[in-house]
Amino acid sequence: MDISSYHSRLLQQLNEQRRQDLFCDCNIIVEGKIFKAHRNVLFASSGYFKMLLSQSSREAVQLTTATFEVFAPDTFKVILDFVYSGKLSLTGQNVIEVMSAASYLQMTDVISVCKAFIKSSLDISEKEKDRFFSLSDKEVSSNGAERSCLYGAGWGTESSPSRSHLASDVGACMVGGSSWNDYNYYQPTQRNSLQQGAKRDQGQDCIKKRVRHEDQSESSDIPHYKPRKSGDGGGSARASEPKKHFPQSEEPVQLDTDAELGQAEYQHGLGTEGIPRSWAMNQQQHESRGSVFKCKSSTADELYATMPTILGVVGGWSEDDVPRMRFKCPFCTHMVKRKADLKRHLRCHTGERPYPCEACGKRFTRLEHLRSHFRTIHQAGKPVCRKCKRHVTEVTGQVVQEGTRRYRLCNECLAEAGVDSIPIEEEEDEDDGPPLVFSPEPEDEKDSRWHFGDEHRSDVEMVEDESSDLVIQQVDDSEDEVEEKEIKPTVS
DNA sequence: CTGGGGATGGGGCCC
DNA sequence: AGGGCCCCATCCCCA
Repeated sequence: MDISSYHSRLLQQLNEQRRQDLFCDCNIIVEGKIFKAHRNVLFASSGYFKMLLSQSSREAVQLTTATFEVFAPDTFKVILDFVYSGKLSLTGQNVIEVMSAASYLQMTDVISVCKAFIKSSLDISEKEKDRFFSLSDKEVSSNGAERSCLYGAGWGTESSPSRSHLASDVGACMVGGSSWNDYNYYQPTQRNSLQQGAKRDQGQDCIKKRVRHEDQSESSDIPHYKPRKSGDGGGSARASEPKKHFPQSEEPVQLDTDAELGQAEYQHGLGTEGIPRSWAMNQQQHESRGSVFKCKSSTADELYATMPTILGVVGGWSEDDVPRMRFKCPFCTHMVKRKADLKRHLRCHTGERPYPCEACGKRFTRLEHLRSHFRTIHQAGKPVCRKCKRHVTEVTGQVVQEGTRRYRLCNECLAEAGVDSIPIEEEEDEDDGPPLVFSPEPEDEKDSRWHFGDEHRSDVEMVEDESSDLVIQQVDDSEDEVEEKEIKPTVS
């Protein structure tokens, strides 16, 4: 026997319990304001809380507290009211922030409603646009259903979207949605193994960290939000995270929702939900379905350029009543204060490494890392003996070259190594040694060439050890300074 | 096996 | 907004 009003009455009861603080076992502190709720309800409503509480539930039955600084209390109140009533109080003023918060909390239902709200607000212009672009849409879309998911989701029960409605929405958007799910699903290691020709690329810390996270269950799972010394401002980003950490959203999370599509959305919802379909479709154009990590075909610049403004989320209010904007990464939970930092951060998701070291082939995400690498590896930039760690100068030590690697050894260590007997003779250096000077540029841009030192011929004296590829060089330290200048990129 | 140190990558933030 | 610096976490190699 099915009593249709049972569910709503049950929810009413729970809401009443919440209002009366009955059986509330979870405190949510939003910028100092405390909201009481039931873990069960939060768990069932939000992918975020699901992950959060999955971890804490093993620990104890005591009160759970989560703290947020990334959205305002009023915003959370709207969401919490929705959780307990199915009714979302949206206004033109709060819809953006509610949607951002919902994205953070991985609440697909709320996001869907927000999208519809925004859509309805723009309905007139949308209709105009639809009419205008109808022809090209047909050309782009593989089928009509896909197109309808972009603009055509109906909202019969706008104030109380049901799960079935959500499912239909998601289902209609399956193409775009699955694209994003795939996008986020593949483990970064996969995409990197595909992108990088190198057998083992050391430069995937971001990826390695995430893989590592899967094996870690403690609260320090998120190294990105590392503690900073007080006063440097670094703590603010950490404050934006709840005090109870949870696995990064990129990791597959076991959920038990009954709707597979809904599950997919929840699993990776944090990265997908704040993204308008149009953006998702934009990404899809770069991607083909398959086992290749989709992100690899897009650069951080492209992603950044197409990034919707919704990614700017309010992180509370400053003392001057000015909203503090933060920018949430669409692929993980990371939030940054500056868009430029987000752009930089995106590279760790795209796997893009635009700065190759042409001496050894290693690639870097940042020019500064390439420079650092070049200085330490290929320029013997550190004036310390590699063996005894003592400070060396051009007088007290020499630069030793081993393949493409250069390092310094003091005269004593050189003698110990038995290479002091090697006659040091002047050599022309046009036919030997790795390049010392280069102008690294992102690939696919204009001339990216290392200069093999015609005009920058170094006053290096090289002696090859015939027993190995060891080469001893007497390097004038001032040369490094010259190289420092040359190392400056010509990247526009 | 383990600890130390180098190399690397990522975030915050200043210029 | 980009470049660059600083700091820190992590990984890896080696003694």
